[in-house]
Amino acid sequence: MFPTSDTDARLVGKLRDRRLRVTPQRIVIHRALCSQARHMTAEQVLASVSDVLPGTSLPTVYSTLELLEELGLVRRVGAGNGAVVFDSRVEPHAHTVCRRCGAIADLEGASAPKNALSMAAATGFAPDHAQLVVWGLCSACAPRTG
Amino acid sequence: MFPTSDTDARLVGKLRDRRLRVTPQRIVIHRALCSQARHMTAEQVLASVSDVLPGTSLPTVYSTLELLEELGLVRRVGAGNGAVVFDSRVEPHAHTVCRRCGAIADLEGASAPKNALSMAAATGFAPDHAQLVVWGLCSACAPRTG
DNA sequence: ATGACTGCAAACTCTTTGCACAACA
DNA sequence: TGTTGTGCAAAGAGTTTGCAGTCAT
Repeated sequence: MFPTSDTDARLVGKLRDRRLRVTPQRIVIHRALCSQARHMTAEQVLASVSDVLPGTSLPTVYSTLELLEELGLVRRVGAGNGAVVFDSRVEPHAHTVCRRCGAIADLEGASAPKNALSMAAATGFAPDHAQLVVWGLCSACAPRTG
Repeated sequence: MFPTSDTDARLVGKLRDRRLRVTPQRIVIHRALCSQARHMTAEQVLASVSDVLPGTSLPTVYSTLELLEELGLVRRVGAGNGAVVFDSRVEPHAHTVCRRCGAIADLEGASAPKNALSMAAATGFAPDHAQLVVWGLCSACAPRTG
């Protein structure tokens, strides 16, 4: 399989560096995360991948997501309510999570996460990532609630 | 059972306001969260409570924690790795989470979470809580890793 | 050719649910 | 005394593990 985009090339490069195999599943799962609306659950990744690669299994999705996280191509985001999604935007940033519909969106302009890294470092902690989550009601859900 | 401290009085007051019953389990679980090292898992709460009230069950712990959260006396904190802890400090604040030992600590001085609330509000989102998590290695674990 | 990766099925953990007994108000 | 809350046991969801066959290198 040839890389058909920068996205693929980045993954293939990282896999080759580590002497790991370039499999269709890895390519397709990575594409799904980069091209679709990000913030996908494992189930959503499977559904998206299954269109292209029927027969792909959930354990493979999980193990591939874990691998992609190790390669620094994906981040695991805990929404706090137990829901876990995977995000191909890897730099520290902020999310809003709707308590009613569960929607997860990026919150732009919050410099907080990056600042927090240096604050944490000042306490003797060795930070490698930070994430800010804001809970509440999204603009679609807020009007219909008391 | 009489309130023996401000902590108890606050819980009892909130329960009475809602016409809910004041039970030993609720008192003891609330005390555990307020007096012990905070950031306890449900299992840790049960262990702590069992010393005082043997026979207390895990389902009761969960349902009580859910109630305390509704009453605004406790916050559920998702560490992102799947671990969930409960925190009796309820205002928005930041945590550090050690990837090696799992230790969770407060990160003081990060004004980020509060700022994020107003940023989110500006986008049409109706925020009610924010939480910042910094992952990395704590000062105890950092030295022994490459 | 050979060793890593995938798919299937089952196990595992954590949390929630249903029902009968106990206890708060 | 009448409900509400608790405890027990079992169910449920999501994720992980083990093993045999397949496929990338």
